[in-house]
Amino acid sequence: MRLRQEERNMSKTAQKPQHYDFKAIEAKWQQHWQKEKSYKVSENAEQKKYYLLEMFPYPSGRIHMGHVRNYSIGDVIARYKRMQGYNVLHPMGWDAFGLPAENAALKHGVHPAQWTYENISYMREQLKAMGLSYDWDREIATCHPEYYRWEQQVFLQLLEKGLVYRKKTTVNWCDDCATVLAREQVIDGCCWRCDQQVVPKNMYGWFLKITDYADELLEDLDQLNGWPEKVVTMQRNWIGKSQGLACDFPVEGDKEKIKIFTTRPDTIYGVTFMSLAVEHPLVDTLITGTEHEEPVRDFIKQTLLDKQRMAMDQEPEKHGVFTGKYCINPFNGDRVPIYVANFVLMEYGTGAVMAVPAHDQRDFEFARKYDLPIRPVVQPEEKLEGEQMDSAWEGDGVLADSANFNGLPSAEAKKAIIDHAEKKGFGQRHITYRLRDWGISRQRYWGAPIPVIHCDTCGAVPVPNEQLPVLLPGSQPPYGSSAPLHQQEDFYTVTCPQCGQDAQRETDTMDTFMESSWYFARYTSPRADAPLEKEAAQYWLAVDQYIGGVEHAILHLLYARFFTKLLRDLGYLGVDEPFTQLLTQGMVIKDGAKMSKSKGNVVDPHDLITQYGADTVRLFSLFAAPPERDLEWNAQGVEGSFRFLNRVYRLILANMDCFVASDEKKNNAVELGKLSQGDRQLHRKTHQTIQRVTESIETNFHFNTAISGVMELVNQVSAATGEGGKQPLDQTVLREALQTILFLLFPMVPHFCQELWQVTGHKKTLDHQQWPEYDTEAIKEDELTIVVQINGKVRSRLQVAADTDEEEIKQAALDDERIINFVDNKPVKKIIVVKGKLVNIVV
RNA sequence: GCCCGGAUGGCGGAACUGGUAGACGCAAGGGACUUAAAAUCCCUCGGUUCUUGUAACUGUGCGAGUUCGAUUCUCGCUCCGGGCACCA
Repeated sequence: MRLRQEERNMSKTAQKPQHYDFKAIEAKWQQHWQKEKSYKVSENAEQKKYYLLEMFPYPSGRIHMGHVRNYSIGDVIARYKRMQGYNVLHPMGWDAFGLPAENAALKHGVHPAQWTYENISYMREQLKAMGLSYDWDREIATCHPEYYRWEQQVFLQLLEKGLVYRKKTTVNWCDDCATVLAREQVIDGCCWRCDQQVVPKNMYGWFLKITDYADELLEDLDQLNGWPEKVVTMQRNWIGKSQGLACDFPVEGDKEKIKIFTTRPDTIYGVTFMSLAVEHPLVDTLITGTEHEEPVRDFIKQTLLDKQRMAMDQEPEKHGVFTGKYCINPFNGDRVPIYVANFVLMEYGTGAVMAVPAHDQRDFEFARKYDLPIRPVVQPEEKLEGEQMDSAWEGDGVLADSANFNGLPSAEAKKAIIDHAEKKGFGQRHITYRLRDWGISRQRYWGAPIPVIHCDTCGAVPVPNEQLPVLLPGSQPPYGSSAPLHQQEDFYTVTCPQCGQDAQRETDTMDTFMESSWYFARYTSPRADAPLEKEAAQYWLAVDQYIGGVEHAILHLLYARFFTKLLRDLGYLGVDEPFTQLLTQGMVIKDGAKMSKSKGNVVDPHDLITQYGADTVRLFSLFAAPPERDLEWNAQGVEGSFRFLNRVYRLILANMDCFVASDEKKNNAVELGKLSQGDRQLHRKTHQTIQRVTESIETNFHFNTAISGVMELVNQVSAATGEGGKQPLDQTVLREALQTILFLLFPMVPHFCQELWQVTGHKKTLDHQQWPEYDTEAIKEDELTIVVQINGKVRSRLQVAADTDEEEIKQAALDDERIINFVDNKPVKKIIVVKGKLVNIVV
């Protein structure tokens, strides 16, 4: 392989170039686009807008294949929509806060800012080298004070509205990153970033009340028809709404009550014990000073240890211990023994579960283990007997042994039982979510400072607006400037804005997901002297098409939806949902595995662009697979795409005459009736290709089939103009075909097509051309192939004129020599004729 | 365990609403051009069988079913990928 390349390079210098000069062409047009600011846009009420956005990158140093794919897909859509006359907003920027910058600072002694901005400059050039049609005037970097100061302002507004609060809780702590993680950032018990095991830790932190929006976030999922079902489902499950009964079980001989939540109030007469989480606050008072104290404490200690040690993917065996106390089932007055159990979660519901072993599998296992009664109260068709059951019945049924509720079906019983509890005052209708409030405090340096000052007398005081932004220290990199903020005395030593006494600045920074939660809105007015300019936001939002990896299905996309609603309620924007249409693209893989340094299978886009040019790389990444699927990188396939472009290049140059010979204005003034057979065929293929490409893009962005369509057209033009010596083609038809090829390919390989467009004598750029439309008359075939089947098997094919009627086709099929042979005088039972397609003869 | 996807030639992938399976590309083989190579162009290319044909049979993960006809619809499996997971 290597040898072959060297050989080619040698011969290249010796003889005339064997490929088009992509280097010169791409540089030329990139400069042109930059100089002309070809893709700069502004609000224009006259024109329909289209906001296209790809997820912005983290400036890690260089772009990778995932970026190439993501941005190639986006650019095709942007350019396509532009040709259709839309005012297209297509911005780019940098998700620039984050841990790698801090690590680099420690390792190389550069300030994170310097490291980040250098990476940005380099990667910006790489993106430009791909010929992506961004409005670079709108570029933003989230680490820039002009970005994060507005985030700080929004934070303070949310604080004022009571949507931000501080609390001490058990947080997920990653030792390696030395920071707190949100629940969503913990994957299988490990840090999403470094894979280190997460440990619980008690500390203060700032939280955003996303749970206040849980219902809306859930309900508005129904609006998201343009999102993959999969992502919607993932979000729905993540929010995890359940409805049921919240109910108090008084502790026997005590004034304490145990609060429980259940989605199955219909089973409440089947309660035979109560399970508490080991962390439940009541446990202490229940056991202190009793004979059960010691065993229970031992159990709790052991369970907490196990929890930490246990691999998260394994379900530990159910254990528990009796507390010696009883509570009372308020419905029937039963004495219910209280246990502490290892499978009850403090984080969900109330940390206490009414146990109904007959109708809950976990309770069932627990009951069998500790010999507790099993009392079925919801009877399916086949009657259950407690002693004989070998698993819980979790389905619906009819109530039994449930006092006044006997005979009611589950669904009705649920309502009736809740009503009863509400009337009697020991319980009420209740909704619980799996979703937790979003902890946004990070103990990091390279993030947006949380704009709060802690004062001994005034408490947590917001930084006054006129003092924003709270800047990160060390815009020049002095020694040690990359240390977290709590190690930087001159940063945190301040006076209280309210009372003027000595106070301390908050040293936590915000989770970087904060920045990516609203950047799409900031793009609409990136230099505004406010978080957003309302008119601009009004005009451009929502994002019409958003493109990115499915790995952000929960984290980023949920937070962005949440922020949209926050900004709406603060009066900045007028939409409920940020992204109308979502495309989640697959990964780029090599040899069946994700590209990674450790696997040594990384392909660097930079090398490829140097070797083949950006257009080839773009073309291949669009051609090799439909966008939503994983893309297997194949070096030989890239070669194939390169060959194709060269073929088109030669084809156009070889047929330059038709551009001169035919009048541009008369372009499509082709009279179908007057065309020769060959001209008619090419004309038809041209229009069929327009239809195919347009529909591929419109329905599902399947550029792979769009490209193969154009390839077919190229093949047909080659065959018609080649040395095969076909009759000379009508110059207008030929010109139309070649022009169509350039139009259809332009969004995918823009430099290439633009160059040829100019070479063939056009002054206006392709950016300003209309996307072609197909002529419904021209695409009609005048001859069709009809398949003739006998008992569903293809036995012959007929060529017939398109307007042949069914009777004639049927007769022709029966008269066909091969068919006569096959039918062999057997009685014909039935003949099915499908118009324009086939005849099936059943014998 | 539960919920989503997916499985088609040597490979990436096509196939509208149930109607010609394998478009397009890659790889492979053969040929033309060339002193030679590169580049380019042409031909062949799912499998099996033979009587080498406009041939027969077979073939879309496996097994049933519906239908004149199933890659496509239904049911039951297998494998692969992704998500969630003691959620009361």
